[in-house]
Amino acid sequence: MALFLSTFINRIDRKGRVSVPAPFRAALGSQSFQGIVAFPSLNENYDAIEACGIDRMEQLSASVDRLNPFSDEHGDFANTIFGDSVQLPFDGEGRVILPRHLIERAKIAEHAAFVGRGATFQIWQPDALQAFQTAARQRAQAARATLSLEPPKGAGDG
Amino acid sequence: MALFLSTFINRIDRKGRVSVPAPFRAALGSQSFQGIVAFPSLNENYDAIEACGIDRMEQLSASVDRLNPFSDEHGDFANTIFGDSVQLPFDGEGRVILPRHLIERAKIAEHAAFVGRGATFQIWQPDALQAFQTAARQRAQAARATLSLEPPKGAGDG
DNA sequence: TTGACGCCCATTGTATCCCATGATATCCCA
DNA sequence: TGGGATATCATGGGATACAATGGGCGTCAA
Repeated sequence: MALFLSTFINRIDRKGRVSVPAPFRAALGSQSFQGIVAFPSLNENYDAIEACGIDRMEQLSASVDRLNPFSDEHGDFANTIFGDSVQLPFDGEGRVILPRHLIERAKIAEHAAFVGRGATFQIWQPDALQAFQTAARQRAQAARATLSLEPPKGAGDG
Repeated sequence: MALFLSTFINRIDRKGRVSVPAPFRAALGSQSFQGIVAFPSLNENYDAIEACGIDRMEQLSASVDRLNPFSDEHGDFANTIFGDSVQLPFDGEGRVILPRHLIERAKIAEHAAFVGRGATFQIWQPDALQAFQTAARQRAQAARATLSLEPPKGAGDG
């Protein structure tokens, strides 16, 4: 599974292209689809773009498929997750074109900030990201005492 | 298995032809039948057209077959799903002709919206789709906390 | 005969490919 | 360990291919 770490700020050129950070491309490895999948965040507190590789979407599809395919629950999730997502292929230089509706929703202009989140990553308007990170850090500090990390699994599984 | 992502709005010409989005055609790959299968949605809350590749119908057939072949349930599913579905072959440019009864049921006029739903996709009248997507997104957000999607399997599969 | 459908070709806008450049980071060797 | 050579990365722009769309025409069937 891919592991996305760190934050990168890249420029969007006038054709709408942005370089996906090289470490992120490396993390995606040689998946069936060479590119990323992007969709608006389900979190109502901010308007970032969520992104991951195609293999994650395939897992998600398999999971959703296990619900009754004709149920409302299935429908809502299928439409929201898959209908609002886009496949963005890499060009030869590892760039993608972010579609207009995602750009506008995230209020992105000249620069885009790529934030690693482990198995996925997000794309933000850089100032909005900084503000969010500051607030998130404060909340994390306040909650520090109450947090408990999951104990490590048996040493074998890697 | 095919993976249908994103939403595309295409025009219906006066011969009744619509382009199936190129990514969807790619997702269908080289199946035994070059085209799509369409049938009216079973959901009573809206009037979209459900669609998929022929292999999905074969899978569905196998699923339905596992029900008692002489039960009412089997009969109802078989009649509804398979009886009301149509095979729509691609023309040389990847277009299909949506039959009149499906068009009318979905209230489609000039434009048709193709929404990916993972293993399947739907065809909507664009405004109706937008309204539904907004509502579905709100329901999905509300259910987000309570929903337990299958967590991704370990690193082994990929 | 007439309408519908399949097959073919033309057009247009967009995005993809390909090459070039500068800056930074990495490597190699003394 | 320091400094120059080299590779990698982000970025920019022109040429090209492809997707969506529109229309013509022949064939088949009612």
